[in-house]
Amino acid sequence: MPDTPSPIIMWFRQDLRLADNPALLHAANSGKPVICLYVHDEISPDIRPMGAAQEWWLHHSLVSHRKQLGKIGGDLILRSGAAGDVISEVVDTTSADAIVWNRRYGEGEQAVDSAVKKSFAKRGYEAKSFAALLMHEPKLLRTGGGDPYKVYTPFWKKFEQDVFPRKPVPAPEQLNTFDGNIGSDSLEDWGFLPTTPDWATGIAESWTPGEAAARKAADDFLRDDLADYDTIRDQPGPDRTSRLSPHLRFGEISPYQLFHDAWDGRRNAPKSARLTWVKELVWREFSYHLLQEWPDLHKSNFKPKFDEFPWQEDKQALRAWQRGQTGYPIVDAGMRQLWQTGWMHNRVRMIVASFLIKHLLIDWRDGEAWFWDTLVDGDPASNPAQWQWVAGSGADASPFFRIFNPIMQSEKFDQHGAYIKRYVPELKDLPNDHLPAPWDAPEHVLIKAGVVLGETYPKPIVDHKWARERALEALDATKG
DNA sequence: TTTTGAGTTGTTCGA
DNA sequence: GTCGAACAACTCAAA
Repeated sequence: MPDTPSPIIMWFRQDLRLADNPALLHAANSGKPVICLYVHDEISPDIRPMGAAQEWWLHHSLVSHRKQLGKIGGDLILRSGAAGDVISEVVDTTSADAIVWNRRYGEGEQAVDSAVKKSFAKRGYEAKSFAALLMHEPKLLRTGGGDPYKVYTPFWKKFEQDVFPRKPVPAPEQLNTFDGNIGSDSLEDWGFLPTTPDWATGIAESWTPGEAAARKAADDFLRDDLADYDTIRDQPGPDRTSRLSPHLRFGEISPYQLFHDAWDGRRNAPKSARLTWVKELVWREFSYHLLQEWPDLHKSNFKPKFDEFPWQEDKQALRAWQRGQTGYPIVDAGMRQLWQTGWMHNRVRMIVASFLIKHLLIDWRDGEAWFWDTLVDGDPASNPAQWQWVAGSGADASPFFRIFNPIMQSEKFDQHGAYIKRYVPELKDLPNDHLPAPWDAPEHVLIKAGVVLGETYPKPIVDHKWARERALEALDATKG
């Protein structure tokens, strides 16, 4: 009687896809029965619990992923607990003697992974990891002096020079699934979906999680929007950004796929547009590079001088910002888009972040935490890196005197008011030229538009000029 | 070691 | 309306 080979565990994490999944391909080609496993681990130390919007996405992404796996004969086992313990238990009950995964780069996550690797090595089992989340391996790109980069441009130059993203690998055609009995948690029991109130209806209308939807979103973007990406991506009204961030966040599509699809696959698009797009992908790499070197990126100022910054405790103002009730239409539109759809256009992210930090003097960590909880694309690296960039406390940060003027930004990037009208409907009858600053509109114009400031729409919670001067003064604390 | 040039996304002011 | 300079000084990365 021939021996049945021991199974191999394919441990899914931020790579919920079949295509360009080198760990999965390795498992599929190993000749062993494959156990596809996802572990929900918020117990191991230094792992940041996901925000609510991310949980919503993850729920649907897992449903979709299980379905995709089913098409090639696979299944998806769900478990929760400390990942190290869960895996040893699966090993004990199935006699698995190998495990594969695609690498991840958080502090706690890496500690878990290396512990698993060690315990496998101790038993003489195979534990193999692959690069798939990032196009570069953090800690490899270093300055001439051997230090990690703190400035994007030299990082980019080094990346361009040293990194040649491999071609995507194909999806396995068939999985030889382990047919022993392994218990799986019920996804519903993980409680990732809101019940009362169900705040996710707007999110569900805006997004389709899963690999197939990610592929379609990428194809649509590359076909329709890449060619003038470098000029039009800044306008939140037409919103012709890629909108791929949540798909990338959960690994429903890989940066390798996106890089090659754009760079080789869309040669007809102008080089400048393709380059801008690739540079955005490399910003993501840069953020992970920072996270790897400074694991408490979301907790500590990258520039320690900002520890002296006189942040204001202002619960009421924070709440007005979160709810989209600041009285600055472009800010409120952004915050409401976030709340309703789980996502915000990047230009507007900068405007609302600058407003919270510089107009309200509220700690960037409060803004980062709100984004983390409400964004479907909340990314452990990009989110804190960008918040610190706006605050001026971060790597390669915006200079302190760069304070966004929400009125001017609105005029410049939402010229026809399409974005504001979409998310701040109580102003929809105002003439376009009064949308950026309704408080400056003549009384009869407001009346005609049915706007009563302080009643149908808030008066501005701070005066721009005054707030700007206050911020510049406060920033003196970070000097010297 | 020292020097040099540069640094994602802006705003304001005065000519 | 449009243009250029000033905004302040610092840190980074490479020569």
